[in-house]
Parts: sequence; structure tokens; C-alpha cells
Amino acid sequence: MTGSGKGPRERMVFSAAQLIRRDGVGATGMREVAAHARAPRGSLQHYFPGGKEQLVNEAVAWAGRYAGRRVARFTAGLAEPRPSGLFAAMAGQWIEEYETTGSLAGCPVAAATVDCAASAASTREAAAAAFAGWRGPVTEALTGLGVPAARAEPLATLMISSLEGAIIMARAEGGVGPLKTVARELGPLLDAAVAPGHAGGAGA
Amino acid sequence: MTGSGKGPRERMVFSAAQLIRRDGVGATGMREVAAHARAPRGSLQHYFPGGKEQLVNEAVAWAGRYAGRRVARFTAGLAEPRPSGLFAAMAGQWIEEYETTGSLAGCPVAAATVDCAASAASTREAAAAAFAGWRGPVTEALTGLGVPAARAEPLATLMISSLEGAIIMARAEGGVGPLKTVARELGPLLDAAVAPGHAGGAGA
DNA sequence: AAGTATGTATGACGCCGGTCATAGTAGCTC
DNA sequence: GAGCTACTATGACCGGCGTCATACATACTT
Repeated sequence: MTGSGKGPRERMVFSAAQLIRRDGVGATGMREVAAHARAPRGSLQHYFPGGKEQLVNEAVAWAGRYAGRRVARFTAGLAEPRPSGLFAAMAGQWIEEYETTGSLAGCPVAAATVDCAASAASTREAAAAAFAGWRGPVTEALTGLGVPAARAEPLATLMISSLEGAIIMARAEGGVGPLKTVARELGPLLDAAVAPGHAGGAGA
Repeated sequence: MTGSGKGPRERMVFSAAQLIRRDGVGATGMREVAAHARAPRGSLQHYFPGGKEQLVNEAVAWAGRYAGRRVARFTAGLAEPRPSGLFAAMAGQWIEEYETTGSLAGCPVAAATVDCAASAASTREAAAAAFAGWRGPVTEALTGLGVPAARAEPLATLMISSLEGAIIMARAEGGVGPLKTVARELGPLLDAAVAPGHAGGAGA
């Protein structure tokens, strides 16, 4: 997650995502993105002729892909292959970040939605695509964990919704309480959706 | 919800909440708020000497009180007194708004959190207070509906989180799908938390 | 060596934001 | 009717924003 390896273009997209995550779209300036990415300011108009809107959209898309990949990795590394474990891992990523950095930034996709859904159609669509690219792997993971196909996608939507909402409440409260609460409360409910007779993980 | 009755001060707070809800804090201008409230621009510095931050904080507080009162009214008017009914009513308010107005604004508390949590401590606290003032009535309602005291507050947190997240996803997708999905999936899980033997509503 | 993409570097422009300063206008008391 | 308070009304200021225009440096082609 250093983001300083690749080319300047990627770094700028990455930096944009980070800054949007923390301050929202409106309060994130183009110059600021370039500075944060240690990229030349002139490269902005070179790589993103579509201006800020394009940059924001790419940052959102990047975040969506990142979240999707992350889910796949979580699923592969679950100690106890149950839906609750996946959800705990998703929430745990945010808890861990808070406890590491001491402060909690939000989700760039949510920020872009809040700030742009009503004003920039392309950004709204980028956010929708990002959510779809996140929900997909979650849905697959759930089916792989034994959730009936018909319920996998709705439950994936519920998981992502709860997580997004908990992130916001956690930021407001200045603590990870809501994230832990949501993980604790929703987990068992998700496990209950596993088809009976499915070969669970370690315990039961 | 007309908001044009009371004095100019209240109207401005209300207008601020509405505009923030739609465009986010950053994209909402002070002049715009005054114009929307049909209030004189000079009144801004008169009523809100603390500037934009104060106005935003009051808008957030207003939204929190509104949400809390709303929950109390939902609870009183439930056809089937079950947790799922309350949650459906909460989500239904948003669905209805979308189907009435044709577009979906967000929650002002969420918007303020996303845009200000990292930059304005007072706004972050206002948002936390607003969430608390929303969660309180939900918690009470759940206990009144038969949810054991120990689980009422965590489940209230889960409900609000899911709703907030679903609102964001719905805005991104440009449709109420996520709201309906979340209501459908979470409702039964909430009902299952009702203490056994509790005198439920109509059916079971 | 000339030429041409590709990327970098700045400076300027216009705009709109929040805020300040300063008047002006009721409505009320004494 | 003088004086005070509450509110309204503007205009100006300064700063930051996104964007544009333009010039410069590479690096690869032919």
C-alpha cells in the first residue's frame, strides 16, 4: 500500500483516493494530489485531460478493484471458513488501520458518492461500478462458503452496507466501536444462512 | 417538512441540512444556503457568528433530532410491532422519498462526517451526538418490541449502519434496490432477536 | 542530425468561496 | 424623539480552486 513504486500516473490516482478518503472530494485539490504523489503538477493535465472528474472517477475505480481483490484474499486466508469470518476480516481491516494510524479515514467510494452523486453523473456511475466490483467477490465468497446462491448477493449487499455505515459511525465517534459491534452482531446472522449440511470449517 | 414556516434562523439551518444532504458540505456555499432559505445574507453572520462550521454543526444536530423523533413516531404507528417493521419503516422513508422526488439525497449526518471528520473536530462531535440521538430512540423501540436490553443497542447500531450504507449504495446505483434488499434481509434477523415468549404483534 | 511523441514545468486567468467591515432599517423603551 | 437593540443589506477582500497556455526537457525514430 505504499503506492510510491509505480509510475506517476498510478501514484496520482492512488493519492487522490487517499485524500478523498480523508477529506472528501470537495476539499481535495488537484495541486494537493500532485504534491502528495510527488508528481509534477504538469502531469495532471497530461494524464487526466478530463480534469478533476476523471481523476476522481479513476480513484473510485481503483478503490473498487482494490476492495474486490482484498475480499478474494480474505476468503483464501480464512482460518474458519464461515461468512462471519469473512465479514470480521473486512471490518478488521478498518479496525486495524485505526489502531495503527490512530485516525480513521473513510471509504473513497462512499465519499465520492456523497459528494458527487447529485452533481456528476459519471462519478455516480463510477461509484456504482466500484460497488458492483466489490459485491461480486463477496457474493462469490459467500456461495463458496455454503450460502445458497439466491441469498448470496443480497447478503453481500447487506454486508457492504453495514460496513460502510459502520465506518461512518466510527469516524463520527472517533473509535472503532461501531465496526466491532456490527461485526459481532451481523456475523452469526450470516452464518445462519449457510445451507444446512454444508461442510463448515474447524469447529462445528 | 416544508421548513418555510418558522423564523429565518431555523429556515437556514433546515436549508443547510437539505443542501448538505444533496451536495456535501464542501459544495454547499453559505450564500447558497441563505438563498435557498429565502433569508437575507446578512443574517448569516448575525445568527451564525461561528461561520460555516457552526451552521453545519447545527444542521447536523437538527438532522439528528429529526431522525430521533421520526423513529419514535414510526414505533408508535407500526402495524405489526416487530423490529423488522420498524426497520422497514426507516428504510421505507427513504424509498418513498426517492419515488416521490425522483432522486435520492443522502443523510446530512453522513455527509458531514465524510467531509469534516478529519478536519473539523466540532463537526465530528456534532455528528457523533446526532448518531447517538438517533440510536437512542431505536434502542428504546427495540426493547419495547421485546428485544433483550443487552442486545438492543448493538442491534440499533447495526440497523443505522446498514441503513446509512444502503443509502449510499442506492445513491450510487441510482435506485432503491439496496434499501429494499437490506430491509428484506435484515428484518427477519432482527425479529429473531425478540425474546422468546414475547407477546408479538399480529401473526406469530 | 532532424523530428516527433511523451512527459515536465510554470505562470496566469477567471471564478467563487467564506469572512470582514460598514451601513442602513425596524421596533421598542424611557 | 432619542437611544438602544435586533436584524438586514452590501460591498470589498483575500485566498484557493480548476483550468488553460506555453515553454522546456527528454528519448526514441528514421
